[in-house]
Amino acid sequence: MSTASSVPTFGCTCARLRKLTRRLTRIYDAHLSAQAIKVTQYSLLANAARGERALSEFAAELEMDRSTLSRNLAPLAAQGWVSISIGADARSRSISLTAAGRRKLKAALPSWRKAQCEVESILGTEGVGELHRKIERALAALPVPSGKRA
Amino acid sequence: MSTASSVPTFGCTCARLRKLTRRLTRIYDAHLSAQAIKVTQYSLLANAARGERALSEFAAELEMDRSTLSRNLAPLAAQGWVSISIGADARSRSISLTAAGRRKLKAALPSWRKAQCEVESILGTEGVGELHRKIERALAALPVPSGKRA
DNA sequence: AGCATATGCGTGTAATTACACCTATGCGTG
DNA sequence: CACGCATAGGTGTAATTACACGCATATGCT
Repeated sequence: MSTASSVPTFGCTCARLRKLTRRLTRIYDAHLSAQAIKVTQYSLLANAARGERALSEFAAELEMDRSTLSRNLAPLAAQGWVSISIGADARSRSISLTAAGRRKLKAALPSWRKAQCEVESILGTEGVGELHRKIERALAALPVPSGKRA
Repeated sequence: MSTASSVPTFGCTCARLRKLTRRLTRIYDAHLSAQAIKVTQYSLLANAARGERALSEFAAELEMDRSTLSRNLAPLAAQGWVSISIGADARSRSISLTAAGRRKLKAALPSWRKAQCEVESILGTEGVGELHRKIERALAALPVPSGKRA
């Protein structure tokens, strides 16, 4: 039935998740340190590679605060990997991956691959698959940050 | 068979996990904002309530860098919720929850409970249970930060 | 006792994260 | 066209996170 009672059945889901995130992030970052970038940055590059978009759209897809994304993109822009230009609407910023960014992404792929494979080998392909399914299911059910802040 | 191949079967597990963490954290933080604290701080208080310990032990349990924990405890100490005293070994810091900290933890419990119940009601008790199992399994299998940095 | 090493923390630095608030720009209506 | 509101970002502030390095203390060996 999985009826929601007024008393929690489990410990803090958020705390457990954060702990796992810390561990995973350390693994990926360790591998990516060979390329002097972090998983978060690798993800940003990989996402930027999906096409030029306004900052807001980009942030919405990642479900990240615009200011967060703006700040996280800054070091990547400083390295010349992404370009932040003024869009048609003079208020908006258009984010795109530069040629150097594409090269960097390509160069970092093997390191990311190693990290991902390490995780898959430790947890097993099955284990990772189930974890992904749980994550996707949760993402599909949980309320999105609503896009707009009232 | 779940054999680990040299090519990843899935997308970036870390990125997906981080996204879910962002969403969950927002939900908990929204509820806990009534108490002017964040989930991370609530977790710290709850963990501190388990007994007085040296900073290192505390950090090891949370698998958090000592410097991270040190900095995260600072605002809690500033509020008088935790005490950071010098241990038997003059180099070590002994962390303990103060009486005010216990009161704060008690006062914040209902807010945390609401957040946890909201998550359980959205994902279903079953769903959260399965998610927890996957998380615990992953935590059990993945390498711990080794405690010591060589 | 004295010195080398090991251990426990703090600081510097930097990125990740988000909220509240401000600025600039765009748009619609009178 | 001008006023008012809505929208896109940026800034201030603050917490979370971790690594490298440095300082102080403890410990072990001679």
